[in-house]
Amino acid sequence: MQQQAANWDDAGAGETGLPAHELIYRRLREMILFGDLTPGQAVTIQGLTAELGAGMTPVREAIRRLTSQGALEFQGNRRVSVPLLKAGDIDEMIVAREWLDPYLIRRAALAVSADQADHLAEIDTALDLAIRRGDLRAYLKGNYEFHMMLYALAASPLLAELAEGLWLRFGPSMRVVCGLMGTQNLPDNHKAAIEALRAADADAAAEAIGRDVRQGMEQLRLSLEPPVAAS
Amino acid sequence: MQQQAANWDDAGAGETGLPAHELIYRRLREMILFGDLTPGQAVTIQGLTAELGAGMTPVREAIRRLTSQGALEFQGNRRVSVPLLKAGDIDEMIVAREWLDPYLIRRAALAVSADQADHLAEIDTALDLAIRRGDLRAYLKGNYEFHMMLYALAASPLLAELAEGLWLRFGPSMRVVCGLMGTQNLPDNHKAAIEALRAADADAAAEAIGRDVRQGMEQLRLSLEPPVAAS
DNA sequence: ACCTCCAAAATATGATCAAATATTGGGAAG
DNA sequence: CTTCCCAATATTTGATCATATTTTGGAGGT
Repeated sequence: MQQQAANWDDAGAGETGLPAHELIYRRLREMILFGDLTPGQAVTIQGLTAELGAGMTPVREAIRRLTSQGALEFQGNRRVSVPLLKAGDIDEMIVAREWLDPYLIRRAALAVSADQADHLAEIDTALDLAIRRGDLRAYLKGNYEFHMMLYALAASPLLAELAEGLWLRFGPSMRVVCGLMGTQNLPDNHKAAIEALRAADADAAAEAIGRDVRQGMEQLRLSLEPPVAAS
Repeated sequence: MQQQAANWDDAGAGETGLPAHELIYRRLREMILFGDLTPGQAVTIQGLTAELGAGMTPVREAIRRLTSQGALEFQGNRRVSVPLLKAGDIDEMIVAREWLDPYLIRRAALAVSADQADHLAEIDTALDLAIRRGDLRAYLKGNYEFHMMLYALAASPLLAELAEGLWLRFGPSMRVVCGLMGTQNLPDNHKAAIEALRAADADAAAEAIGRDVRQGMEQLRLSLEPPVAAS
């Protein structure tokens, strides 16, 4: 897990002005969203301080934030780990996303500008490219970006936040699934969604995004179901 | 899997075994839920360490958790405060709760036992008493407890968590509203909900809780709308 | 009204203590 | 003589604190 390139302390190159705990948080968040951490993996404070080259207080705070969002799990005895999803968890996520995502895109459909639709299309093109390249991480990032932009367009910060929070929960598993299934036969409902947005057709947009959610989540569930088979 | 029975040895009277940051978190959470903190109020780390007699690290972690849940707000420059709700925020909460609460009580209606319904009725009775006494805090706690039990009965931990999270956001404002309006004319849809649960009538239960949500939230919104009036 | 300086508050570190897990060594049973 | 289990110990990891450093917001002077 050693990747840790730059020590950002010197030289004033990447000075962001953001506090360390915020940076650590964002970094950890990405690691979770895009599958650098695998489901079930233990997350230790001291391990992260070493790996990320930070003090323990910022790491600690980042971990607290993520646990309170369900991205990490308090494993009883003071240990923290990446949650292992059960079928029931996926079911609940499906219910939540099947309601939230269409609701949000309906609102987006009423407000979206041509420029914004173009930007969505750009993201989606990059996403297709990532699929063709077989670049899993780029695919995950692109897909995330696409949906986050949809959420943002809805101008419903609270509901968007709820929807975003769900991605943190299935991020690690999603990586595993796509790793197994490959990125080949990912149907694209994105194009249909973009067209619907361009036409300001809320129903069609909701329909397209509903399919997208259902297919993605269903794929997730199937990959977790088969704990049968062997004795 | 060593469950390691306790020698929780010596030294302590009210030892709970929970880490300080957890205790602080719960305490702060209650302060927010039941209106000990008012909307807009600044929350300082050092203020809390003094007030709660704790070190800063645990306080810090508790604050991070609460901000990531929307119970506190990161006021730009390192300051944290209790959020001031705007009308739009309330609108979103209404949308969210009008979907979540009925969904959850429908599930509860399928699973609730007679004993559990009795317990709900007990909570509701205590709640009525608090209203008659004009005990605002007891009312808020009772109402919270009632709804949390409904959420728990639904056996949908994830969705219940989302619903619970919303209470943290409107807790402080709710206190203000009830302080203004008084606790007198609070219609009770709770009794209707309990009866519907007893009859395993999901539709009626959803209807009752929908009314409850709508009335409560609407009251909230009305109290925040009137920033007009004066010229 | 603007600028300087100061106090208060937040950030971040490392040390220290406590708890939990991993390890290993001895003894009893086969 | 080997194997397995238990207990004592070692090591890893988490929790908390005291402290140093940096930033912010405002007071007071020009």
